[in-house]
Amino acid sequence: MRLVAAAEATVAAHGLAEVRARDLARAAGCSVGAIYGVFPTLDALVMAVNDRTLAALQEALDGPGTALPPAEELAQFAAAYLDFAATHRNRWAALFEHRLTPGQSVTPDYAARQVAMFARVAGPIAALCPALSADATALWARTLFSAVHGVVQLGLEGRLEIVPIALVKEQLDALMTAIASGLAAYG
Amino acid sequence: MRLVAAAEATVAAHGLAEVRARDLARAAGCSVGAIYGVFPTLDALVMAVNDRTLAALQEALDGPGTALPPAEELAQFAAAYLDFAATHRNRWAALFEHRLTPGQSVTPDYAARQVAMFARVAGPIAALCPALSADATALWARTLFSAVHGVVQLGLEGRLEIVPIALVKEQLDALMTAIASGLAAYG
DNA sequence: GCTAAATTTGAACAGCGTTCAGAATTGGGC
DNA sequence: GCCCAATTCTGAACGCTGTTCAAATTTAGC
Repeated sequence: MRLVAAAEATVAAHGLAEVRARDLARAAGCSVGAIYGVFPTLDALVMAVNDRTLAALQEALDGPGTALPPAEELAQFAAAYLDFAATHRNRWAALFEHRLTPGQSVTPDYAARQVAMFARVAGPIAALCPALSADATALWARTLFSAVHGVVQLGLEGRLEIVPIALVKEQLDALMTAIASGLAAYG
Repeated sequence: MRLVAAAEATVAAHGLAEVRARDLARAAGCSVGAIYGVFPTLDALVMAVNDRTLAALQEALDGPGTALPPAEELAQFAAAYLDFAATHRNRWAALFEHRLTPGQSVTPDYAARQVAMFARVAGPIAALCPALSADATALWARTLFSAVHGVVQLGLEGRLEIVPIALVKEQLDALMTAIASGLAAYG
């Protein structure tokens, strides 16, 4: 799909806000109207781009293998998330900048990948705290993922000063260590 | 400033995306051009709205007094943040939906309030872990704030299923407990 | 080779933020 | 009270956006 590739390239190079129908048509070598023969709306095209980004993110997070102490696995996970966000900043940012219209929801692919990413951190959590029920473990997985996301987001987008990436990594390591310690103490 | 009030009302009622120059002018009883005699751009008006929202958020977070065990104070802080975000969802969301143009930065007021909010959580952190240096405490404050923000954001905006607010509160309580426990263990 | 169906086109439309020549208002000197 | 300069306000107009759709073009079947 040349359109998705062109949109992805624009997002990567200049951010989501620079994606324009006429520019996309020119880059993909078709007319503006042709876009709407493939996607019902530009938002749908952006969602396709975001699907690909989420797939790449999932792959990047699956990379650091298991066979590590659970606490270190969590730290690796957080580091991998930070690294992906920093390396593909515009594409990563597009995942959250893009507000979907109130009517419709996210693609099934997107939802499945998000669930899989939550599950990715459930393993180490269960290892750290076997006393947790499956539901509680899943909830913790979501919590940990969200916390990591929050630290990376506020760290990278830095509404006031820019936080150096190395410092964000330190924050994440400290956070993962503290959570792992707290979880281990709990059960 | 009737314009800011009108914009704030629109944000609160329908979200940031529904803020329009012509509608604002009608609501404020002036012409569209008059807006640009007060603000250089609509973005600047939105920033004024966000300044007010951040002030309200700061006030809401300062509410729960001290004189609590540090771990509970952190939990209260997180609960207050969640409550504010849930109660003033659109205004709170506008704080993060609004991307400032690459050229300019945030208002001094905004920056000062954000720093003050970080400092707000530094107290309990220092109490939990006196071994930390001032810099490390400040960094932890930012980390904790960011983590809470992440949990609230992914919990409330719920790109897939909607997480009940009570569940988000549970997540935050567990997270604050774990972090407090981990911090206390550290020093 | 012809025709009907499917596809592609890009000018046109509605709505957006922003501008700016002109209308309206203000204010001070007499 | 009157006049003119200075200021303020106005809203039609501009350039941009996503989206549409009648017409042109291409495809496919016989």
